[in-house]
Amino acid sequence: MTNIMRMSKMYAPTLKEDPSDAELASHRLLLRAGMMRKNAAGLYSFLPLGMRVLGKVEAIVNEEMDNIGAERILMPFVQPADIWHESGRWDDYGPELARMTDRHGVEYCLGPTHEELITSLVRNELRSYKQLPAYLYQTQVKFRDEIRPRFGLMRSREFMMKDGYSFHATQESLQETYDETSDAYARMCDRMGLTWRAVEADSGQIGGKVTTEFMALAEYGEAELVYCECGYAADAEAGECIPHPTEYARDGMEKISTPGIHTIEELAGFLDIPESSCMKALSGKDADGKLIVLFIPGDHELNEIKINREVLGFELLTDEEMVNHGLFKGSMGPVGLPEGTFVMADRSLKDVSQWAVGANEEGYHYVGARLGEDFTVDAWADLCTVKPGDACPHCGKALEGARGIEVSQVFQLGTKYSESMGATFMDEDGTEKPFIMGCYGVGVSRSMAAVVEQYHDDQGIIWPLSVAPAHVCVIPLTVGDDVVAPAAEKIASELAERGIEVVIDDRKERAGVKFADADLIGWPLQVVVGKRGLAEGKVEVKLRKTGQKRDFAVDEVAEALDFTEKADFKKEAGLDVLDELFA
RNA sequence: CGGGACGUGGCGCAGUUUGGUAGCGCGCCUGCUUUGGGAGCAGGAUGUCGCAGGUUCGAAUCCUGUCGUCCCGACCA
Repeated sequence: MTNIMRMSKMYAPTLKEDPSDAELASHRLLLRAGMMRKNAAGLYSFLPLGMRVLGKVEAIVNEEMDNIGAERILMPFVQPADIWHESGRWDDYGPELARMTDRHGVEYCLGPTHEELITSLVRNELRSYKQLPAYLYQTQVKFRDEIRPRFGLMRSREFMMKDGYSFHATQESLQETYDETSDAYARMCDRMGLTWRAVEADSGQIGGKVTTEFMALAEYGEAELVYCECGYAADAEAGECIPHPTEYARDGMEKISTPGIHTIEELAGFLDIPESSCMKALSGKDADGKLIVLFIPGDHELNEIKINREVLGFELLTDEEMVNHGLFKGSMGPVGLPEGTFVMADRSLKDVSQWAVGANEEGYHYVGARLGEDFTVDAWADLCTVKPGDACPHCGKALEGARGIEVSQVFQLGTKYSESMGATFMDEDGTEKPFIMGCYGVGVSRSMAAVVEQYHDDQGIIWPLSVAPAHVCVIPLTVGDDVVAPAAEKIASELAERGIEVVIDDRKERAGVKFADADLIGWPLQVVVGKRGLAEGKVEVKLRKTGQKRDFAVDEVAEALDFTEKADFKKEAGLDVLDELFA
């Protein structure tokens, strides 16, 4: 059991210089530390060190899944096209779904997710409510042909994902599993040491209504989120938006000349009023081509997801289409629109009785246009993308903004797949019903990148103990001698015997090289064994997290560093267990 | 898909404007010296300059095409 890793034997090619095509810390450092290599855009190999970390993350995920009663399986990466036709996603998923044809001309796709596969797997043999709920999961490679892969593991085309699927007879049962899984996901984040938020989200291409995303907070995260001190948090793309439009009150509607004014910014500057007092107009059409004009507060943006929820098949008009409808780009308003135009506005504007808007005439705007008198609105809806400063939907306080990395997500799918794919069971009352399903994903390789984003400094990575490729690196400053090398070996063995994961840097390298690599790779602890210290019976221990150093007696160092009794990696990331040693 | 940039030994780059047949740093190999924060000296190996055409006496350099990679954007009036 006393397995000691040896740097002299390890394939861990570190780089002294930053790779030219990496920008984010996680991307740069995982490459530099010899943990992974790029093979093509969005495709990476995991080298031994990276594989160890990935294995740690996966083990945490598997443990938490097993603990809530999910059972591990493995489904094929390549999936038959027919089941995707059944669900309708062969056409709906778009070019992200990589398709292929075998030698017989039969079509397949590379699995981007496995709702269809699991549903087809289970539908013939899960037949009775007595067998429910059922909960299966797997961890495997997924492929999504991203428009633009970037940031290393953060948005790669091939990636490691844990995907779980549950089948239920009742909504209550689904809710129970959904809640248990959410708790498990929270524990996973905690055990990896991540600072995270659970946020309200959109279900995107997976489908379903109820969904929560788990976001690791990160300055360079791809997702924007808003949160409140009351505990509310939401993905900015999906969160409820309550803007604060301000009124620019006039005595009545007045047409003013606004030469060359087209944008909200220009209009607000021209009138010397805030952007939130101007109404932004957007023209679009529904699936039948019917003209729809939208109004939103000038300081907000239209949310594509929300408008598509309100108006099926909504598309903004092209410049040409606008001209054909007699509309003026940059001067649109609710007064004097073409006959039959459907007018929709953000519900926050309901309380604004006078609007500053375009006059549907090049170079003119209206101020003080009166809602209900000068114009009417046909429908009100939540149309905007939420942003910091908007009101919290729970408590009304101003929302804070942050960026994050979506590491996992839980969905209540309902019967979307079971219905379209005919996956039913016999219920207690003797009738056939479609399964009520949930699905739950964890970005395993992305989580690894998220940890690096949160734990690094100028020198390299700083792994939390729970996911570190090894806990301690023993660094003999000389090798092949009679004093330092044996002493280092002995310490390494003593640590390993205590159940601590040890790597020994037994390469014939100079001290500086070993120190630099140890910092770069990010072992939580370094034990430096040199003849200078040994002469006094001491070795130096460095805590990577803080850079603190402390001398320990050679005979006592293994016992002193033994955190195995203190740290419980079933619950925590082991971030603080060693602090007292260096206090 | 639109815009921008870049492809030169294993890695990071210069050379391209003004064509003359390739250079620097790191790494690698050999030897000696060194050895507590990326060593020094000496010697050495490694490149059809992404690929394919073209112009020219002559192309890394100019032209055309093509492939790859990175960055920004993709309907925010």
